[in-house]
Amino acid sequence: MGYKEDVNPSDSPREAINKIINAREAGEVVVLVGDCKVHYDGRAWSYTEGRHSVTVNPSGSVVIHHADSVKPKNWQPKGADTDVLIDADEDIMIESTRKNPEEYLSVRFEDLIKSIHYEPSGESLDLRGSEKEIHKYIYNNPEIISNQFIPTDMEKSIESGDIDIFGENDENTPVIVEVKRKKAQQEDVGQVSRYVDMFDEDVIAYLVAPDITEPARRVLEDRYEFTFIQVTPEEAISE
Amino acid sequence: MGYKEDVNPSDSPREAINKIINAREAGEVVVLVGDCKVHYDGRAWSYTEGRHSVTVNPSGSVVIHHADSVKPKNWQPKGADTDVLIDADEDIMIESTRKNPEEYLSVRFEDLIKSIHYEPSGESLDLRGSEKEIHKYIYNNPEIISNQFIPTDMEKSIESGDIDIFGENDENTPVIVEVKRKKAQQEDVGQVSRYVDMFDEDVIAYLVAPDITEPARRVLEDRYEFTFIQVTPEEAISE
DNA sequence: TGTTTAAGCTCGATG
DNA sequence: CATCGAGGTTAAACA
Repeated sequence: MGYKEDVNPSDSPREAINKIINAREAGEVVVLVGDCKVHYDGRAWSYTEGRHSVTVNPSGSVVIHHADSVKPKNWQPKGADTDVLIDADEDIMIESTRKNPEEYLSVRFEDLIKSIHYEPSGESLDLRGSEKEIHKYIYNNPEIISNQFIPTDMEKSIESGDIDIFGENDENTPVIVEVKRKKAQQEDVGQVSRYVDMFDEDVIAYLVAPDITEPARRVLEDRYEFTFIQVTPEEAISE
Repeated sequence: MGYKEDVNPSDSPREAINKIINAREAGEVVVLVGDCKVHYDGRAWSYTEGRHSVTVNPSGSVVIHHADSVKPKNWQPKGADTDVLIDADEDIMIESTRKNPEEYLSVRFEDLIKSIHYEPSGESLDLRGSEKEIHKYIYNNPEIISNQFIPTDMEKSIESGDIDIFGENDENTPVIVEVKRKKAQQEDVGQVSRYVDMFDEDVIAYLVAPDITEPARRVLEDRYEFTFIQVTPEEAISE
């Protein structure tokens, strides 16, 4: 097939680096598997030894995975300046730097077991169940909040952030509604309280979520006297 | 070498699935590359088509990457119930479910180009620059905050969270210090204000970080009258 | 097991 | 560019 030849365990380091460079020059993604030492220095610092899979993309991004973890152990985003090379000891190495923030990543393979090289390609994606869909649902069905609630703004911008849904009640008191698509936490109550603090007059505040944690509920009711309203994403999408 | 044979583009679907099952039974990590359709349903929902690399770990975790992105497009964490199989149309498929939350992931390969199979192994890791190291640094060097500051507690637990460093000044006024290892944002100012709200008496509050965003600084100084103090992780680690 | 919080969060939208 | 908020956040620490 049209793919550059992969590295196999019987390859010499020189053979391996030639195959990898060929693939990189052809614009292919290179996945290297083997035992390596990984250095990272930048916003934090780390050193790791062990068997990893290392993906080097044409854009310069690098992703290093160890078994089991969904998040990469180390990485470099696209736009990084990334080279695959062979050092004086004939070890395959990856060196990658980025700026803003300035960060450095290097991988030295003591034992490069195998590689895959392949052409990347585009994709099509569809994702549903976003928070914005819930906003629309509440805006169009304000009685979920209160029969007196008259919504006027979505994503209303104030100094300390965006109020998800803003409006007033039948006595012209401002009403703030903050929406979460998952269980509300203390942090979310804090966010509402920051919005409330921005007003000099009295406001009524609602926190809308599928559920609320017990400590969050306590702070919300006892300290701030906001109201929690249960709305699940499923209800909102079914509209 | 001792690794189960990889899939190559000339393999029939039957040959491919046999190689993959052999590797899985031997406890190896399987990395599949090809054109596939990915369905996900759970806390959210997504559908994706295109060329991806799909890693299936012995623990059941699955990680699906598309070129350039550091974050996986889809995934399943360890402990998921994951099978690699061949369907009636002789397409290689991955099916994976997890509970709590209940989530479903499937991958159907229209064109499985290649695979790598390899034995995972342990690793050793060292990471520095954590927030806790900065806490210790400030606790042991309180003059960074103020010459009047006398720290008494680290991670002092109050109703709405943990105060990073707590103490008092020379007039017995309580002092709260919140530490961030990166640029402080409005959210962080809000966190400090929540802590301050928990006290009935007057308190002095400090936000310690390497830097602060402009909106956060404005809210912090104008609205709350807290004090920002610049401390970088580098200073703290150098101790 | 559930909750809380940090993270090199990443990523996309927006001014 | 920086900032901000969402995320299937993930993952680890702790109750």
